[in-house]
Amino acid sequence: MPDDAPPKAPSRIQLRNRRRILDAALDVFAVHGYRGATLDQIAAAAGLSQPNLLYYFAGKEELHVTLLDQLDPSGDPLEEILAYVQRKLDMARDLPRESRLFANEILQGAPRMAPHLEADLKPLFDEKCGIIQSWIDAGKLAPIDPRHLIFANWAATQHYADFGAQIRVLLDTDAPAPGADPFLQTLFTNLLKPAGR
Amino acid sequence: MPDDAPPKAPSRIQLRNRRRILDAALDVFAVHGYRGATLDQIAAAAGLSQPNLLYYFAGKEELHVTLLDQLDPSGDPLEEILAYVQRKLDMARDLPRESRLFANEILQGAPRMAPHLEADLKPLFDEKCGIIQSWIDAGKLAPIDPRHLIFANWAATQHYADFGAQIRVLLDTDAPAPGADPFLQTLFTNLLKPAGR
DNA sequence: ATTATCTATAGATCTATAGATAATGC
DNA sequence: ATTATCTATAGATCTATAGATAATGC
Repeated sequence: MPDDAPPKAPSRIQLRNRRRILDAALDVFAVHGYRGATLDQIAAAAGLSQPNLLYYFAGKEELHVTLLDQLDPSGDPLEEILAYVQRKLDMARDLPRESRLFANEILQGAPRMAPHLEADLKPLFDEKCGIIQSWIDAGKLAPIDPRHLIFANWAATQHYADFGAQIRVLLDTDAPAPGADPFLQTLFTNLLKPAGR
Repeated sequence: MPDDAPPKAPSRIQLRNRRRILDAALDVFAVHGYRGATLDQIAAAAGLSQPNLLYYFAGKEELHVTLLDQLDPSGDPLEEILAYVQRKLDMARDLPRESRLFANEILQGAPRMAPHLEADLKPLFDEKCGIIQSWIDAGKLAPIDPRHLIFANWAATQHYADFGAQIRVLLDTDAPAPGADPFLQTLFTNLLKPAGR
């Protein structure tokens, strides 16, 4: 049994093109998801023809798997991976599909909703910021950036909806992720205490 | 100028089928995104043939727009909409594409990563929970569920990466979302204080 | 009569392969 | 010689339309 085919080292071009392709694929998959991404898009972004791309990777599936494998949770920079998750709360628990639809839209850069956001959400956001700031000025609240407080609140709400799949694995349950209400109450209650006491 | 075509009330079948179709579309778009979803999938989920679906909606685009319009941020249950967002931090700020790729995978129910999560991430998660619990037992930390503390941390990290598009609109800036480090430091510092003081 | 559904299919797009041609490295 | 790229295209899938047929509501 000869150990035929000593695994030749990849050429410089191999290395460069594979890297370029993976980089382009990351761009495209990240925006459009697996099924929405096309090999043409990826090849163009990598500066190659589509058949030439397939000279380096056997197919779309292999490209995607290669990228996901690089996100190995047991990999070296642990925090790099542990940082990949989110939430759900009241409404998010009851409307997970709406939450995901929205998340998908935002992941794509909000191509259709940006005007909507600007026109409708922005004023509400600014108003809320003002209210929170007035609480801070009155000493009722620790002095933190109101904008990021709101983002943190939203994030907490969204997380459990969008990342239900991951949370169910981590909590060892088939049931929908339990509401995190008690936790979040504690979280924001603590946060609301002025720094002094 | 006769006001021709008095807008006849939609039939019972119209109402039922349009509702079914939108419900099915919500399912499919939420999982696969706009480009990844197919009219066949949606029609099948709605219990109709694909051409019949197109009898009720002019095309894929119209279906999607109809759903997004229902997410009107100026709509009635304000919280229902305000709850639709998330975050970014250190690594997420520097690796937004990886973050989105992961988010897309999780949004689809982690079809390829679930085993990975179970085998690699779960043990780390359990270990971290144990450490946090020991802090609580030692009175160094407010008594909150360690699992949800970790989720909140992850959510904070992820949010700014995945929802950059929305955050940029709300913060009125073209630059990438500014790191929320100062805010999150305050957040978790406050959280770490035992309830007593 | 009007509304709803079906069959059939055109045309576009997408993945993947075959086979020829060009570039590179001994 | 080996490696890399190109042209051409088969076959699958997907959106959308045309036109016939069936079901429904006066």
